Parts: sequence; structure tokens; C-alpha cells
Amino acid sequence: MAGMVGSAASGGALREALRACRLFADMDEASLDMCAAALRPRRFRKGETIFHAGDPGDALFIVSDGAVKITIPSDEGSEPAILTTIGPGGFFGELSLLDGAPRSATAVALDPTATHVLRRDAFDALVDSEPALRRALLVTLAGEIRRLTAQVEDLHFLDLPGRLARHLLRTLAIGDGRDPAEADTLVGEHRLSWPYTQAELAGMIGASRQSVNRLLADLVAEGLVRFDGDELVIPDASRLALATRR
Amino acid sequence: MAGMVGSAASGGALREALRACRLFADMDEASLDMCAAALRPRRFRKGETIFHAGDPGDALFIVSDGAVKITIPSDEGSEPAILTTIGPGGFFGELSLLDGAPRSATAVALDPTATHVLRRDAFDALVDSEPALRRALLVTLAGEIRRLTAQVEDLHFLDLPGRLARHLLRTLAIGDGRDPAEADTLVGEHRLSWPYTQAELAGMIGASRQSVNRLLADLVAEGLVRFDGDELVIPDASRLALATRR
DNA sequence: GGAGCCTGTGTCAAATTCGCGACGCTTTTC
DNA sequence: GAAAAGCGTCGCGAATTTGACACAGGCTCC
Repeated sequence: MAGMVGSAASGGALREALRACRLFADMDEASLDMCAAALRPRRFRKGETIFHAGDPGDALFIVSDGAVKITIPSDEGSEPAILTTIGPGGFFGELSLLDGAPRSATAVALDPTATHVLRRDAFDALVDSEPALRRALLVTLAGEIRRLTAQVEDLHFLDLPGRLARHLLRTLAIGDGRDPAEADTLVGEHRLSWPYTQAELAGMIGASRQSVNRLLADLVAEGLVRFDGDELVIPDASRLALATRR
Repeated sequence: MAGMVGSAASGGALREALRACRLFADMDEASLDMCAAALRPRRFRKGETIFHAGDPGDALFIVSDGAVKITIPSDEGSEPAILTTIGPGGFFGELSLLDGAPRSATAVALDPTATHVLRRDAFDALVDSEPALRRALLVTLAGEIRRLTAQVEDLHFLDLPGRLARHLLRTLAIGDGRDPAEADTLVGEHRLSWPYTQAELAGMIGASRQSVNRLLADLVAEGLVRFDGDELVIPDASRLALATRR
């Protein structure tokens, strides 16, 4: 077993990485191998910019390891808005492939990140020839639209404490493998590893760094959350959910 | 000529209505007729709710006449957030068809509106069998995501005057048949018919009705816009674009 | 191994922005 | 002709941003 290294084994690793991605999860073996042949690996250092908003783009990136944040850079100086972060099994950069327009946002590696790159010609061919991939793509795009709609909703209706609480609940739900839409139906104690700085969190909920600091302190004071090392503990998710009421 | 009424003529009208929609624009005649057979007409009175957020949904609506607003209802009382409005040639309600989840927003007819309804089974079949429709669908979804991303960006970075100015510019760009992304590169005088109330405008940019009123007055005072009957005149779009700077 | 130096955090007071409630007035709708 | 919908306007007060500064920990470069 330990001897099974080299091209055959790494081909297996690639297949495994693809299976972890919704786009390829339901695809049959033969097609999967075809896809694998169309992909090229690409690694990024921590903090490296993968592409920048406004650039032309003709490639989609499938994350097999690490994490990427999708941000909207502010014109200068101030903190960028963080639209979402993408981990293993996720992909990004599909928009420019679909409509040929420039990148709508900036992608930056949060950690050392391994990706596989799919270029437009191969992508177009796969979308046409692989119904399973096509369906997965459509479902993912629909999910993207729902996520953004929810974000707009939050920014419209919720004040800062509400947005913070809802963000925590959604992150929780995702970590639990549940639908983020059900975030405020969670109950009981949850734990959440905490890789973000307060400034980044501010960028996610549309607030200043200082406000986030104060709000977190408030939550701790009310006993709604608690820090345990580098984990965030939510003793009772349903109580936190009450804080999101308009 | 006047005698050419009845099923043949209305079939022609249906075809014409479909051609106006991106989904069917590039489709060949035979396929178009197949689609036409799968559609059922449905009309809505002004102010009628077409579907409500949270409802299950398995139909897509193609607008052939009138206008529909897609909104996120506030829990109660206050003004809903208006995500977008859709006119002839547009369609809505596709999300629930793609992922089977409940309606993410509410659709309300702004005017007396004529639509054609496409149910899931027919939709699925068309997506699989009609590459032209499929491509148009993907492009439209990508555009939707770009629009929402831009909306999140505005809510993050811009204050109220900025959001109002940008909204006007985008509406202008769309009326001109240009890409809304280029909104702040417009120059010269533009006119914009004005079917919205101040409360609705407030719902679009995330503001209170009173603020919108004051901001509009400010813009008029600065000479950036002017009212001419029920039209809004922007003497110099580039000057208005300056007001969107962060 | 210490002197910087950068990043991330905690905290304040001042200034601002914006929502909210409250009117009164005009225009449309029934 | 009444009722409802939309508009113009104020002032207060709450929510947030801004800018500033102090402090801790970790990193690099002598």
C-alpha cells in the first residue's frame, strides 16, 4: 500500500478531489476521467491574489485544499467587503465563463491553497455533454443567488447586532452541513473554530472593525457566546436567533 | 388583414412574445413551436401577488406584457425591499425550478400583466434538449448574480446619496440598453420615465421614504436632476456619477 | 536575545448619518 | 365628496462611523 505512489496514485487523488465537488459528484467514472484530463493543477500561497475584479477571465477554479475569500475591493484604503469564502469541494470563477464578462470580484487565498483549473473550452464542452455536471451547476448558481438575496435582505432590514447574530448562525449551519436558510431554527450548544480577524468579520457583515469588537463584547456580556481558546462557543443557538428579530 | 384573428394569429403573437425573451431568442422555429405548446397563459391584475416568499414553487413566468416587482417582504408593516423589476421579455421564478427549494422572494404585478407559465417537467425537458435555451439561461443567471453582487457592494460601501445616484445611473443604463456595469461612464443628458413612488424607490436602495424625498430635493437643488412632468431629466450623467464616489 | 515593527485587539469621545414619528397638503381613487 | 395614497418637511434621538491611542503577541533583522 505504502508503495502505491506516483502517477497512478495521484490520479486517484485527483479523482477523489473531484468527487468532493458538487459539480462532479454524480458523474460516472468514464466522464470523470475525461474531466480530470481537462484540468490543470494550480497552487497559491497564503495571501496570494488569484484574480482581481475587472480582469478578463476564462477559467474556473476548483478548490481541493485550503480556502479562498471572494471579496469586493473598496476603491482604496478601507476594508474590502467579503462576499463569501470557499473551502475544499467548492469552486469559483464560473461567472466569467458563463457570460464572458470581466471578473465581478477579487479572489484571494486565505491559506496555502490547491486548486484545479478548468478553462472555458473544456468547460463549455462539459456543460453540453454532461447532464449531471450541468444540473449541479444550475443548482449551485441558484444557491448563489439565494445566498446573495439573503445578504441583501440582511443589509436592508437588520441592524448591526442582528447582522452579526445571523452571520454567526449561518456559519454555524454551514459547519453543521445544514441549509443556511434554516439557520435561525438551530438549537443547543455549538462550537465554531474562529479563523477570522475582527476586520474580516466586519467586511462580511458590512460594519466597521470597532463596531464588531464592541458587539462581540456585548454578546459575551449577555452570555450568548463565549470564547474558548480559538473556538467560539454558542451555548444556546435559539437564544442567539432571537437577537436577529427585526 | 382584420380578419386574421383567432388561433393562428394568437399563436403568432405567442411566438413573437417568446422571441422577445432571451431564453427563446436564439431558438429555431421547430423548437420554438414545441415550447409554445408547453406554455400556458396567465394574467394578473395590478397589485396582485403572483407568489409569496416561502411558498413552494414549480413554475417559471415569462412576462409578455406589464411589469412585475420582485420583493423581500419585511416581517410586517414596513416597506419591503425591492430586488428588481421585470418587464416584457423578462422572466422570473426560475430558482425554485432549479433547486426545488421554496420561493426566495415575493412577486407582485405592478401593472396589469400577461405572462406565460412554464412548469418544471417541461422546463427540465427543454433545458436538456435545447442548447440555445440552456446557454441563455446560464447567461441570465450569471447576470443575476452580478446584479446582486453589485447591490451588496453598494449597500456595503455607499451612503444614501451614493446609492440613490448609482441607482438612477443604473436605471438609466438599462433604459439605454447598455450594461448596467458601465453606468458611471455615461455622459450627457438623459431622460427617465418615472413610474415609481418615493416609497418604492426607498425599498430599492435601502432607505426610508423620507430620506429619499430629501435626497431627491437635494439633487434638484444641486441641478443634478430635474423633473419634467412625469419624467426625470439628468442634464449631465457624468456629474451625477461623481456623487457615487465613496 | 533584544529592538523594532507589524498585526490584531480593546476602548473612548466626537461627529454624522439616518430612521422614526408627526404633521399638513395635494392628488388620485372609489 | 370622502377616503386613501403620495408628497414635502421638521426635529429628535439612536445607531454607527471615524479617528485616535494604548496594549499584547509574534516576527524579523541584526
